[in-house]
Amino acid sequence: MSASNPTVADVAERAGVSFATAARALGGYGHVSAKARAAVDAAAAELGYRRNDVARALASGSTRAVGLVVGDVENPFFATVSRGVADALEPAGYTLLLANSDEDPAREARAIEALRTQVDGLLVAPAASSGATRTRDPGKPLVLLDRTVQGMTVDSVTVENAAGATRAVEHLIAQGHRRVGIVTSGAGSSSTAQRIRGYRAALKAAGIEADERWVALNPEFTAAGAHTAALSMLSAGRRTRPTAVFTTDNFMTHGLWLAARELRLRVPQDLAVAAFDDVDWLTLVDPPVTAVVQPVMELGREAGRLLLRRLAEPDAPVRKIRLATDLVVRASSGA
Amino acid sequence: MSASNPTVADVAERAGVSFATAARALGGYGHVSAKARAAVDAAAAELGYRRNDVARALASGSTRAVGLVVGDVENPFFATVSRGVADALEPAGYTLLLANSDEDPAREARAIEALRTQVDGLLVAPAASSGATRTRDPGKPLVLLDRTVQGMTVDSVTVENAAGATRAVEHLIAQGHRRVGIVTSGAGSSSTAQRIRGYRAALKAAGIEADERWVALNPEFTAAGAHTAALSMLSAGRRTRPTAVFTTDNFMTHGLWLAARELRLRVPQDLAVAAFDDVDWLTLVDPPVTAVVQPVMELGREAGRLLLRRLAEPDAPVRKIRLATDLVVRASSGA
DNA sequence: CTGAAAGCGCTAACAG
DNA sequence: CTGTTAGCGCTTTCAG
Repeated sequence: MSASNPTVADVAERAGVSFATAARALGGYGHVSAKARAAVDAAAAELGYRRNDVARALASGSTRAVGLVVGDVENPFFATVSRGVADALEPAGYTLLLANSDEDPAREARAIEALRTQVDGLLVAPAASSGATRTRDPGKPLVLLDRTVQGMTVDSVTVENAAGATRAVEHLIAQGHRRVGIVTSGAGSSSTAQRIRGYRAALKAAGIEADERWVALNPEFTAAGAHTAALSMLSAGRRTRPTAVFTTDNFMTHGLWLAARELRLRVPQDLAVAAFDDVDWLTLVDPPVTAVVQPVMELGREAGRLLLRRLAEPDAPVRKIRLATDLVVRASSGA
Repeated sequence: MSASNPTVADVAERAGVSFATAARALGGYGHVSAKARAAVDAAAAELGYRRNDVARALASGSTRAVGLVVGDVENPFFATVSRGVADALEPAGYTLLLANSDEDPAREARAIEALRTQVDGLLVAPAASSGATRTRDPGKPLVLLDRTVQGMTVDSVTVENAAGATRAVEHLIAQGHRRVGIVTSGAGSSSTAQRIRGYRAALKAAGIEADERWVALNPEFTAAGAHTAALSMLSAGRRTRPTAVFTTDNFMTHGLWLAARELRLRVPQDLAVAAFDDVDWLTLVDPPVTAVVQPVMELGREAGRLLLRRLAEPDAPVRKIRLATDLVVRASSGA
């Protein structure tokens, strides 16, 4: 840390060229003769010049950074999504700013507010799909990720939640189950709401009347909450409790697994299981768990690409991409 | 989007005060009379003024953001660390910029270079502990996280890797095992190197001569690589292959688990297992896995706090915090 | 307590 | 191809 960092002016002086020429060579824009460029490069190297991105952002109006607001990076789903987003953005020279909303609309709003001027665009997985606190327009290009918001017509990338859920539940029904339960978080997010809808649709299509005692609802996205809710649902009498269960995300699956073990229910004999969202451990446990797999990495990449395109063409028509899911049948569902 | 965002000048005009007064009220610094403040606040609200953080950063020399460079956010360890860092920084008004190095020193260098001017300080989990490509000084406050770098005297937060590893291996030996193997990634990172050292120390203390056939080394931090390496190590004859294995991180544990199942080795009867780094699924599999648990969230929080302190007192003495680990014995080790 | 004015380091016209 | 010169929107002296 000798004197503070050299600036374009310092480099220009040392290279014996004008400020503008040095700026152009350093910034990589406009025309510069090979000779001048060489002189500038040499001077920059000697001085250890490193561009100040903050100044560049202020002058150019572009920060070359994008913000990502997720519910919780600790959720393996969002961890993989972030990775996908980073993969799409990095080659284009963008930096990723990350924030957690903790699935709380108020925190989400604060995160967006804090990021908005520091980025060229935002990617957000909205915590709530409707209501007074729903995601506000940050006044910059915005891409909704994994979930949508009622009444917002913006670019989005989601998966076929309802169809995936329906398929999983149909599969359970096809194994002979009638009392098919569900372990789910609150329906605040659009994706969870759709998965619940898909579950109900499958029951209805099979002529099964839904029973509220088959739904284990826990307000949060936590395994602990799911554990408790599942425990109470499965503690009902042998004759009434579900013989098969569908879970709406990996935390719910975790909680259910804990509950089933605690109650000494054998899977799939006493309880068949099918989960939404495939995570590593589903193939590590015994028996391995049947799951609706989502193209998670691709979801992140696609969202990143969508934002990149929007940044390039602000007036392009709104695109809503929906990715297909797949059902991977494993032993837990008894097939 | 009507006209572009209102600036301090717009607010000042509307409020009928000078530019400087409006700037002070809006920026929250200097003295402003209650009356002037009220006028400014009202004008700001009417106009929908939102501060431009980029301009503020350029003028003030502080971005109120910090960068975090991790090996891979998809690693649950780093996901939790990020969460801890965010928890420590957010209350102080800092934003988190995240980058993955993919455990590659060259990418790490690029990430640091890309972030350096956009942040007030950096937190990095260095990919390499030594060598030509080792972490360079970004010229800003830097805190090393989880791992250290030879010859760099900077703030750092790590865990007791060697001691934790030794304790796990001693535990395995105490169950009567002599041929204790290890599944590990390359020793590029200081933490892995220390865990390997801890393993060797335990063998030595027990008077066991280390055998290279007991080490399954895979270059990368991936479960797939660990799987292959573990498979080959465990495929040796009954008489020579390890009867117990220690894994150096959660990806290694994952790979080993896959290999053991594939070879139909019963745990702990045919193979006792003790892992470094406790992750969710270790208690979901059968049998649950004995593990060295690290205070991961605390590691992130502590690192965040350390950076905050350094930012406040640039000349404070260098602090190296080392957090204790704990061994949680479960069924996989046969105790 | 308030006002005027000088930058922060860079990009981007605009002339030459 | 090169140089000059305004700003970007804010913080921060320095006077008043």
